[in-house]
This record gives sequence, C-alpha cells and structure tokens, in this order.
Amino acid sequence: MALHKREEFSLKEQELAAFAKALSHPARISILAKLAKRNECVCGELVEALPLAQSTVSQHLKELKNAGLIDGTVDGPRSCYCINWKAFEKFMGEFSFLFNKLKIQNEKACC
Amino acid sequence: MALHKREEFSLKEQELAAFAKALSHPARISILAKLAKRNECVCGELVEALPLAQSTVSQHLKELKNAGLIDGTVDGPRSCYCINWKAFEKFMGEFSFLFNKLKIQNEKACC
DNA sequence: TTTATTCATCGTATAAAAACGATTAAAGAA
DNA sequence: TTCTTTAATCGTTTTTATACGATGAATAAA
Repeated sequence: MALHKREEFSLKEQELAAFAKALSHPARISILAKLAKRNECVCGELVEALPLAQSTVSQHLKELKNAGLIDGTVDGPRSCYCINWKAFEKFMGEFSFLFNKLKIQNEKACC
Repeated sequence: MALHKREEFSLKEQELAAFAKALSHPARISILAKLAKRNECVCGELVEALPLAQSTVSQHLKELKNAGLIDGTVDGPRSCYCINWKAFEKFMGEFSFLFNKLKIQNEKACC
C-alpha cells in the first residue's frame, strides 16, 4: 500500500521538497548549470550536450519549468530557456532560513 | 527501457543531485527541521510527530543518513539523530557557487 | 506548396521510491 | 530468565520517475 502522504505535511515543507525534487536528477543539475553559464540555452544545444534522447531532455525541461526554476520562450521553431533567478533565490533563502539560522543557536552536539 | 543514466554525468552533478534527492520528500524536510530545532531527536519522538508508520520513518532516517545529512547514535534501546551541519553547509555552498556566483555575471535576461 | 527542422507530447516499458505490516535484534525492567 | 520496549530490517504492494521511439504541430526553407 503506497498511498503517498505528501499532502499531510505543511505547505512550506511540500514547497521545499518540490524544489529539491526538481534538482534531484543529475541531468537537471547539468541543464541548470549550462543555462547559468549561458553556453547553451536552446533545447537542441542542450540535447547535443547531454547523453539523453531529445524527448527525455524535453521532459526534464518541462519538470524544471513546472517547478518554476526556468522560463521558456518560443523562438520560431526553436525553444529557448533561461533560469528564473528569483525562484532560485527564494528557495535557497528558505533553506538557509530553515537550517542555517537554527544552526547558530545549536552549535553544540546533540546526542 | 529505463536504463538509468545517472552515471553518465559528472561526479559533482551526481553529488548535488543526490543531496537534493535526500531533501525531495516533505517527510525528510520535516525531520530535518525538527532535528534543527532540537524538539525531537529520538526516533520514537519523530514517529509520534509525523503522520507515518514507524517503519516508514526509519526508512526516511536511513536515507538521510546514507546521504550524510544526519548522524545517528544508539542510546540503549533508543536511537538519537542529529544534523550533520558540515555536510549541509558543503552542499549549500556548492549550490550557491554553481548558481549564485554566475547569477551576478548574467543578471540580464537571456531570451 | 512541398520539404526539412525543431521540439513538445503520447504511449510504453523498466526502475526506483514510498508506505505498511510483520519480524527480528538488542537493551531494560520485572 | 522472561517480558516489554525500541527501532531496524524484510517482504510486498502501489505509485512515481526515467527513458526512449514514434507521432504531431509549427515554423522556416526550397
């Protein structure tokens, strides 16, 4: 019985988990890094640079887009993607808030 | 054919993805947050605080431990867990390096 | 108009994750 | 020793993720 229970957690927890999930595959990390460096930007370039089929890359791009981490624009027959820095900063900030802040208060070992 | 291709990416990309994967479930976010706040620390307390069965919580703890994000100590019949801040900082730093640094250079929109 | 090119989507197959109950192992209490 | 408590592990089921080829839609070129 695998009734998933994601909904039974707080919205903040679900949001952070969803963000992390978008980053949880090396292909998506690689895509984001390439977009950050601006070497590749168009879908076809990403396909060439990755060891995956075109349909698979397209699928990963869709997941990143659904998570709000990238934006896509249609440029004729091509699709161009770029990082949504605002979303990225938001999530990184929330992780820092949730953990780093508390870290300072609880530097000593626990058990 | 789902021959997974995680190995075909760089080690750094695989490491970051593995870190993100550990954070990709709200239950694990919740566990980490509780450990950070030090309200709960012992496995049994976490089980009470979460809407999951004991075996499921134990499984999530194991994943966090395998990812190096928490440490566990046996205390008699109990198990006590705490966050590995060093690992946490390492990964957060790498994400910042990979994205935030480049962000400064490429503030303008892409496409 | 016809033909390529580019990419998203669909359908499908396999692998991994998530969840639980049952069992096991180890420590403490009776 | 026997019983209880605590938590890890095992086995199983269901859901989700990953990956690809094939198809389709839209633009550009011939």
